[in-house]
Formats: sequence, structure tokens, C-alpha cells
Amino acid sequence: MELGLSLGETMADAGRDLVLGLGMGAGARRDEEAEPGRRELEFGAGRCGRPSPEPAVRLTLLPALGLPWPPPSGATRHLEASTRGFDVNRAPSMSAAGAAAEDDDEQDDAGAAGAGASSSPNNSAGSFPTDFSAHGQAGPRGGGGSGADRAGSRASDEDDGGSARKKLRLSKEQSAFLEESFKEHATLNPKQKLALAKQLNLRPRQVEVWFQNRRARTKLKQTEVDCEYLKRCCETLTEENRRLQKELAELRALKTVHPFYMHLPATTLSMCPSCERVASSSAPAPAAAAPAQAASSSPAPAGGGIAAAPPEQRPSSFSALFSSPLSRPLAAQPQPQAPASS
DNA sequence: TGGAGTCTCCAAGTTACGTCA
DNA sequence: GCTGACGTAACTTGGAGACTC
Repeated sequence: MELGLSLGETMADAGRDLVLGLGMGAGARRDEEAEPGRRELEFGAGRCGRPSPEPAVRLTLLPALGLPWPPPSGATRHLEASTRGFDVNRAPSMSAAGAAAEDDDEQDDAGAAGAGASSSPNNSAGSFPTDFSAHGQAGPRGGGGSGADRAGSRASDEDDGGSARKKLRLSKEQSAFLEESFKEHATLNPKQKLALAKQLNLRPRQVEVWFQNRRARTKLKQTEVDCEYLKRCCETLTEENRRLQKELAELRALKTVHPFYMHLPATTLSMCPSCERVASSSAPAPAAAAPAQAASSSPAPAGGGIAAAPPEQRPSSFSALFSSPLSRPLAAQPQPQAPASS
């Protein structure tokens, strides 16, 4: 569902720090995946440039937090230091030592899973349990875990102690960092995902899910913005239509008061009786032509009354009509297209 | 070279948990 | 303390591209 509206500046025009890009399937992803060494990643044999069905979706969101991407090691350290203490996402089995050993685990995750380096994806010395290695971390073709990919997170939850699906909230620092990353890349390649997960002390699957949800939220917000815009457009058009209807009524009243104007050519006023649209057809309308013909064919009043205006006087009548303060030329207004067949 | 199978990713929709008024 | 609304993490499903055989 794409509204296809462009409400702001284009992606090319907008600053990267303020405008988010979504639906950048082909181009952006190609750029990301054109990174050297990308295919050396174990799951690098992936997609490239799948055409996204969506045009760019833009939304101006949070102001820049000033965190660079990739963040400098100092910032990373700070962030890690600030998050490690209260990381709710750590598996219960993960001790402090496990946290310290996490980097190793991440590396295993990144590089060795495809080769089956860790004998058991679950042991990992107190690191992230099953799903960490089960989620796409298994080698692309050699992982063999048919369906293990999908079941990974749930397996992790089950490892957490039986309760299915524990919802774990990210810390503010983690969310802010993810936001910053999202501003840079609305989509992640595996390398970026792993780096983020490592820096934020999250599972890659969590980073992936966060980005998916973030894209969905962005799209939803953009849809709301588009909806508001269309609503305003609709109101404007409704008001314009109301004004035109009123003007039309005034013109009709003018015609009634001054039947003289009934002889106006059909090009000036030709309204579809069904839809009440004003058409700008040069063909004489039958309804207007008949009285005009009758008036012109009728004999002149014997008493020297005011005769119907001869055809050569019509232009003056025309100009008199449109010089009336009650109306202004329809041609100066945006006119709806007369229906082709009505 | 074309097709089947597999893997991975993503969007869309849904579920369920945590927070807050 | 209970409850409903809301935000959002996590999950499911289906589609599509890339790769291998």
C-alpha cells in the first residue's frame, strides 16, 4: 500500500541526518552489499538488489544524537560500559564472565558458525544461547539446520526458563544507538548487523527484528502523514467545489432574472444535468439552443417592445454577464474536466 | 541452459509483554 | 491493586532473489 506522495524534499536533496530512507531496496542495498569482503561472510551469499516494491518512504524523525556510524571505539566502549550493567537481554545463564567472553562468541557467530567451528551452538561458554547461533548464523548452505532459522528465537525463549517469549525492553542507550544506525542504514547487511549486535550487547536477531519493526513504524508514520495530507487536499477541493457550486447558482439566478442571457452561446454555460458539471463545449447545447432559436424565430413584438438581442449583440451581453460582480470568469478557475460522455 | 531445492532477507500482519494513566 | 490503552519486542507467514546441484 503505497500512496506515492512526495511530501518533502527528495532523498537526494535531504540531508542524511534528518531524512530516513525506506524502500531503498535496489539501490541502497546494492551499495551496501557491494562492500568488499561481503561475500566472504558466511551468510554473504545472499540477496542483492532485490527490487523493492516501494518507492522511497521518507520521514523526518529524531534529531541526530551525534553518534557516528560506525561509532568510534571510545563511544562503543562507553556504550558497552553503560549497557552491560543492566542489560536485560542477557540470558539468565550468562554470567559476568560470560559477558566478558561474549566478544569471542560474537566472533564465533560471525565467522565460525558456517564452518561449524563451535561444536555446539548452544554451549558457547555462557554466551547467547541457542538462537544466537541458530539465527541465520549457520552457514548459508552448510548450516543444514532446516527450519532452525525460524525456530531460533523461540528456542532461545525456551532456554530462558520455559516461559515462551519474554519481552525484553531495550535500554535507552541501545535504542538511541539503533536509531542512529537506522538513520545511516535503514537496512542492514549481515556485517553491520553483527557489528551492531556486538556493540550493543544484543543478539543479531534482536538487531534484525528491531530494524524490521523500525521500518514498519516509519512506514506507518509516513502513511499517517500522507493520510493527513490527502485529507487536507480533500477539504480544499471540497471547499473549492462548494464555491463553484455557489457561483453556478448565482449564474443561474442571473439567467432567470435576465432571460436575455438565455441567448448566450452554449460555450459559456453548459452544465450536465446529472452531474452538474460545467462543460466547456463549443457545441450548442440543445436546452439552450431551443429557446434561443424560438426567441430568434419569434416575430418581433408589435408594440415596439424590447426585442431579443440580435446575434451581433451577444458579445456585449457576454461581457456584461462576466463583468457582473456576482461572478468571475470560470475560465480563471480550475475547472473540472467535463466527462467525455455524459 | 533451465529447473528444482535451499537459504536468506524482507514486508505485512499478529501476538504478547511492559509501561503508564 | 485493577484495568485498558499504548508502544514495541518477538513471532509467523508469504514472497522474492541468489545460489547450488
